[in-house]
Amino acid sequence: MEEHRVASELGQLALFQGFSAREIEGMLTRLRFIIKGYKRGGVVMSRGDECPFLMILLEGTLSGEFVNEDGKVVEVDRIEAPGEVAPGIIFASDPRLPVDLVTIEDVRIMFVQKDELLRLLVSDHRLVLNFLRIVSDKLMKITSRFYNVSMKELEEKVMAYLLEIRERLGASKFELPHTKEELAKRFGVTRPSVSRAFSMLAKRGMIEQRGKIITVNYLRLKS
Amino acid sequence: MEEHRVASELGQLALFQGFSAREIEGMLTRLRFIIKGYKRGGVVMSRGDECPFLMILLEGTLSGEFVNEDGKVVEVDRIEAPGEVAPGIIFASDPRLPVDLVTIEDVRIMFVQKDELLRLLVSDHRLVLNFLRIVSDKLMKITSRFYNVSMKELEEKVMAYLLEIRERLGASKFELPHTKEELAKRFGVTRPSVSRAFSMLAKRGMIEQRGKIITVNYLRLKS
DNA sequence: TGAAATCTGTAACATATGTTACGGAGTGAC
DNA sequence: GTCACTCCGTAACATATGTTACAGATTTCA
Repeated sequence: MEEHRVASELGQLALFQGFSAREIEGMLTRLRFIIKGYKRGGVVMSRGDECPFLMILLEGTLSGEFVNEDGKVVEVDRIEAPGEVAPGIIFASDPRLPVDLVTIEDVRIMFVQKDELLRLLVSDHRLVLNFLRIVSDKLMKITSRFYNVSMKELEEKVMAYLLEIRERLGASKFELPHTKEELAKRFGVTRPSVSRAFSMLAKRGMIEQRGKIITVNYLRLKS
Repeated sequence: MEEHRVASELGQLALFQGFSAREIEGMLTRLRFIIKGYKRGGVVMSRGDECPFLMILLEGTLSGEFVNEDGKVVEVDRIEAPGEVAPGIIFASDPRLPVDLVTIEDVRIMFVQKDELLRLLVSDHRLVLNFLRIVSDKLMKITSRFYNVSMKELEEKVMAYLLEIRERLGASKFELPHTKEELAKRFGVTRPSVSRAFSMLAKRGMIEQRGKIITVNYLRLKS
């Protein structure tokens, strides 16, 4: 049963937080949706596209990116399955995608039309509040990205990034989980600039580089 | 009657779109809130402050700003009365203000605690949907600001700004509604850089400056 | 009107990042 | 092994913006 498999993938979804597997399966049975797959390295939708539906990422990783005519790229958001994609668009007054949606890995995406979603949401107050929280959290996350991209110097961004990894792994020595090219995208700068930033940090003794292996010496950022 | 006066100020509020003045007044009678005033040029709340309430701007103008230790400033959002302030925070998982809230003019702000707001929202489905739309629109607006701040060169920002004014006023010759200092904030650059950008645009014939009077010659931006 | 406060244009210089180019290192396919 | 491909470090130079400073213009208000 397709619903059954999808239901098990959706247990972790923020939208269904507080619901039992049985409840989720029941809701999915009554919900109309379609599922599409996309290969890695492609564009699912582009900035400006109408988006009168909710997308739920079932599998894989998506990136929401700004791209301009000069080829400059800034990664605004990264979504890993399972997760709601662009939840803030469907109920906006002008529901157009504000970013390009790019596949980082092969993905499967579930599409739910707005009226279907609405029918689902009003059927249970908890769903509306969950959805409200999802949109709110997305707003907070984007605002935080905005701060990091626009208020920090490149070396600060790199350092903050490295400290976050150290925090998550609980180790000061680790392998870089992204290539420098990916980092350039994330920070909205060019690849040589990222290299330079790493070199400068190393020269000042705040980190050590040996290939992809990084050792973080610095203790804490001022902010 | 205080409710009466407040109700008339709130008729234009997006939260109450679709409601009659009588309905709004009825809801306010049952709603607990307080109202505070702040003088122009001060800080209402700072980035990081807990914010377990909704603020409704009754009068005046607020600016939501990023400010860092070096004194760099970027205006993220500007709210004019009547309007909801920071609607995306109250239902977020970590409800802290992501910006400094600065008064541009004297303001009056209405504070509604989260549980009160919740009580109000669940009393009428239209209110929840309105609120969902408000948060979604805010997300779209902030994302758009993000794009403008991070993806455009300064001269493009200035030109886009001037074209928007021309569009709104329907006239190619107009008085600048902001000082260059305000524009510097909005664009996240320094004041001399804004001056320079205007000079460059003038030198290239795209605009003419005579004091605060600007004439826009350029027809359209590439994007 | 005059004085104070604010805003503005500009210049000289400093700095951060972009651009381009190149050779080398790693990695997987065959 | 070697070929193709991707990733990386680095250098020389270009460009955009920041910094500081100052004098002139404009606005506000007494």
